[in-house]
Amino acid sequence: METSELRKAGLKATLPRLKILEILQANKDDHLSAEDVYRLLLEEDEDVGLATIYRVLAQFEDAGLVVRRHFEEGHALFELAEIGPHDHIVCLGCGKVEEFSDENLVNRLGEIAKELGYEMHNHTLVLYGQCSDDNCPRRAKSRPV
Amino acid sequence: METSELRKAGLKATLPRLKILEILQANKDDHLSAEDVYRLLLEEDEDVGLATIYRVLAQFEDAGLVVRRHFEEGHALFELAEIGPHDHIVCLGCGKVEEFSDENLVNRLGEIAKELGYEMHNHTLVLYGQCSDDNCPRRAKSRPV
DNA sequence: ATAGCTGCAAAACCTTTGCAATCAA
DNA sequence: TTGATTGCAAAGGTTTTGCAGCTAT
Repeated sequence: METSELRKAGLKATLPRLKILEILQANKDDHLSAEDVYRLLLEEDEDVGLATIYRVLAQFEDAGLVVRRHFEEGHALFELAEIGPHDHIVCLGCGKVEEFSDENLVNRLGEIAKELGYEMHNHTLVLYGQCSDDNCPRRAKSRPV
Repeated sequence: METSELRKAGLKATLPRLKILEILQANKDDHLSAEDVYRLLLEEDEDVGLATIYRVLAQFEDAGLVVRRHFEEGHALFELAEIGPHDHIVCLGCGKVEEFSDENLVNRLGEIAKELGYEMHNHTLVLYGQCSDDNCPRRAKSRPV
C-alpha cells in the first residue's frame, strides 16, 4: 500500500498525495512536468490544484521518493526515484534509448568528485552514439570521438 | 578581431554584441546567467537592455558560439562554446558549477558504449554533490551515494 | 536606404507563497 | 481537537515579444 510509503516519509496520506504517487507510478518510464501531472489528474476527474502538485512533488523530492531533473527545457521534470540502472545511451541514428549501469563507473565518478572537493550525491550521464542494428537508418549527426 | 566572428555567424557587428562577446571571453571559466552578463555590463557602464542580452545570447547559441546549460537552478547559464568535451560538477548547496575533464573516464565511456553495441559520438555528464567551501549554505537535498 | 538591431514595457511562463478553509490522525 | 494540508489567487523570478526608434552596411 502506498499509504505506508507516505507515512514513512512523514507525510499524511491525503488523497492528492496518493493520486500524485499513482500518476507517477503509472508513468514510471516517463519524465513528467508538474503540468503533466496536473493534466493527467484532470483526465481522471481528480481536482487537485497546481500549487499542491508543486508542493507535493517538492515534499516527495525531499523524502527521496522522486527525482527532479532539469534537461534542456525551461521547466523541471519529475520521475520516481529508482533503484537500479539509471544511465542512458541514446542512438543518434534511430533514437532508441537504452538504460545501463556500471558500478565501477559510478565509483569512479565518486572519486572524481572527491578529488574536486565534493561529496557526490547524484549524477546524470547520457551517452550518444550509433547503434549497430541492421535496420537503424544511421542518421547520426556528429562524428565518433 | 571579434567583428569577423560575428560576421561569419551572419550577425551585424553591433556594440552590444561585441560587448557581450567580450564579457563571455573575459569570464570564460565561469557559467554566466543573462543577469550576470547584464550586471557585468552595467559595471562597465555599458547600457545594454536585458532583453537584448537574451536575444543576443540566443543568436550566439544558434550560431554555435555559446552553449546554454540548465543545471539545478531555475535559470539558464551560458558559456563560450569550447573545443573538446568537458563535464560539469554542480554543488547542491551553493549552486556553483565547475568543469572538469578526465580522459580515462571518457575512454571508459567509449568502452561501455562499445560493449552495448554502440559507437560513441558524444556524451553529457553532470555530477551533483556537496562542496566543502566554508561559506556554502549546504542546502543539499539528497543523500550522498 | 534599408534591413537588421535595440530598448522599453508588457506579456508569457514556470514556480512559490500567504491565507482561510478543510482534513487526517 | 489540532496541526498538517489544500485551493485559490497573488506574487516572484526568468525569459520572450511587440513596437517605435536607431544603426551598421
